[in-house]
Amino acid sequence: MTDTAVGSAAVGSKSEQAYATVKARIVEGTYTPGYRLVLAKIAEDLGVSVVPVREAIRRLEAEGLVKFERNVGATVSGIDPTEYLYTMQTLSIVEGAATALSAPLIDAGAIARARAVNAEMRECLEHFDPVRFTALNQDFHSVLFEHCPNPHILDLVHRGWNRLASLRASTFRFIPGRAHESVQEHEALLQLIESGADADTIEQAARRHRSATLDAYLAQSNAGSLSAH
Amino acid sequence: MTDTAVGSAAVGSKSEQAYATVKARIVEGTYTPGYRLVLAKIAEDLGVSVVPVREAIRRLEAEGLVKFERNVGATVSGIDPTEYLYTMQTLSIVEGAATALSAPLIDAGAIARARAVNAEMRECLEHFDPVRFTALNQDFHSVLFEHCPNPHILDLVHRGWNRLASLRASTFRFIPGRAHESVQEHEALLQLIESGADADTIEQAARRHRSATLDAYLAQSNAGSLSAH
DNA sequence: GTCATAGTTTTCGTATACGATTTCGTACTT
DNA sequence: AAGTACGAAATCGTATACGAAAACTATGAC
Repeated sequence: MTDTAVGSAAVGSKSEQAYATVKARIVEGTYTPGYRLVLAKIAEDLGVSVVPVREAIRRLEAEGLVKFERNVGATVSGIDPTEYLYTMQTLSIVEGAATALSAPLIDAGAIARARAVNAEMRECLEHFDPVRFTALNQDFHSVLFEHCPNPHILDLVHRGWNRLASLRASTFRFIPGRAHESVQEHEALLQLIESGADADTIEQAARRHRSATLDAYLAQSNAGSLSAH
Repeated sequence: MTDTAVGSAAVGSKSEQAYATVKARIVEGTYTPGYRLVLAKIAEDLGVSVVPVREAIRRLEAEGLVKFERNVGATVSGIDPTEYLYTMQTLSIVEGAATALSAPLIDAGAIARARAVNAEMRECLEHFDPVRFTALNQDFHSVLFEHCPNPHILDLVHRGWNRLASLRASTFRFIPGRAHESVQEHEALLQLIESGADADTIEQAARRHRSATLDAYLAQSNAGSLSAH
C-alpha cells in the first residue's frame, strides 16, 4: 500500500535523531561546556545503540560543538572567549558576503518582513529580554541572507550561528548597550539594500555591523585594554 | 615507562586510515566522480570492517567530497561546474580574508619564500605544466595565509582547497591564459603586503585575484561550449 | 509490445559483543 | 609521608550479525 501514513514521525535514522537530540541539549544548556559525553550513557538514554550515537557525536565535532579526543571521549566545547572571537570574526566575513550576494535578490516583501522583525526588536528594547532579542536578531538576518545564491557560503553562515547558539543563547546579555545601536544599524542596512547599493557597500555594512558587536564585547570584557588591530 | 618509541606506525585509528585512503583515491582519480562507494567493498579492500569505513565516508561527505543518500549509498561528488563556481566564490572570500588577516604577520622571510615560489611559477610558464603550476600556486598562497591568526578561517580556506583538489588537479589546464596574469598578480600582492598596505586593500586584491580566475573559467566555458571537453 | 506487479538481490542501518586503551584507585616502597 | 607501580574499572574502537529499505529482474496481464 502506498500511503506512507504510519504513525512514527519522519524522524529519519536513529543517528539523525541522536544528532538532533544531543545538539538540542547542548544548545539548550542541559549539557554544559566541559560536560563529558559518554557514548554508552547517551545511547541508553535515547534507547538506541552506541553506533548511531557515535556518528552523531562525530558530526557535532565537525561542527565544532563538541571536542573529541581519541580513546578518551567527547566533551561539550567550551565557551572560550577566544573561540567566541574567532567565531564572530569569521561570521562577520561570511555573513557580510552572504548578505551582499543576497541583496539583489531581496524583494520588497522580504524587506517588509525584516522591518517587521526589527520593529519587534525595537519594542523588545523596552522591557529588555536578551534571549528573545537574540532570537529576533537571528530572524532578521536570516531574512537577509537566506536568499544567498551560493549554498556553500550559506552553510558557513549557518555553522557560525550554530556555534554561537551553543554559547548559551544571548550575546546581548553581556552587552546590552549594543542592542540599541544594533536596531539602528539594521534599518540602515535595509535602506542600503532597498536603494540597490553597491555590493561592496552592503558587504562592508553587514560586516561592520557584526564586528561592532564583537568590539563591544571585547571592550566590555577587557575594559577597553584590547583594541582591534 | 617511556619507551613509547617505535612499533606501530602512528597511523591512528582504522577509520582515520580509511579516511586517508579513500580521500587519496578520490583526489588521485582512482575513484572518479559518480563512482559508487560501497561500504562492504571498500572495507574488504582495506582489510577492516564496515564501521570505520562508514565513519570515513561520512567525514568525506561533510567535506563535500562525496555525496551520501540515505539507504542508498555514497558516490564521489561530481565536478559540477556549478559546484566549481560556488567553491571558487567562497574561496575568494575566505582566502581574501585570511590573506588580509595574515598580512601584518608576514615577515621578510616569508615574503622571500613566496617570491621564490612565484619565480618557479614564472619559469614554469615556458614549458607549461598545469599540474605543477597549480601545485606551486597552492604553495604560494599557503605561505601568505598560513599565518592567519583565526584558525576557523584558515580551516575554511583549507576546505576550499580540498574541494578544488578533488577536481582533478589543474585549474590552469582549462585556462592557460590565466597563468601569466596570475604570476603578475602574485607579485603585486606581495608588494602590497611588503608596503604594509591597508587590510581592506589586501583583501580586495586577494579576492579579485581568485575571482578573476573564476571569471576566466566562466568566459572560457561559455565561449567554448561547442568545443569538446 | 508495454506496463504493472511480485520476488530476488544488493546494500545500508543498527544491535550486540569483544578486544584495546586510558584513567583512576590502592598498596607498596623509600 | 610522598612518590611510584601495579591492578581494576571505565570507556572507546572495531568486528560480526541481522533486520530493513531500496534497486533490480522477471513474470504476467492487457
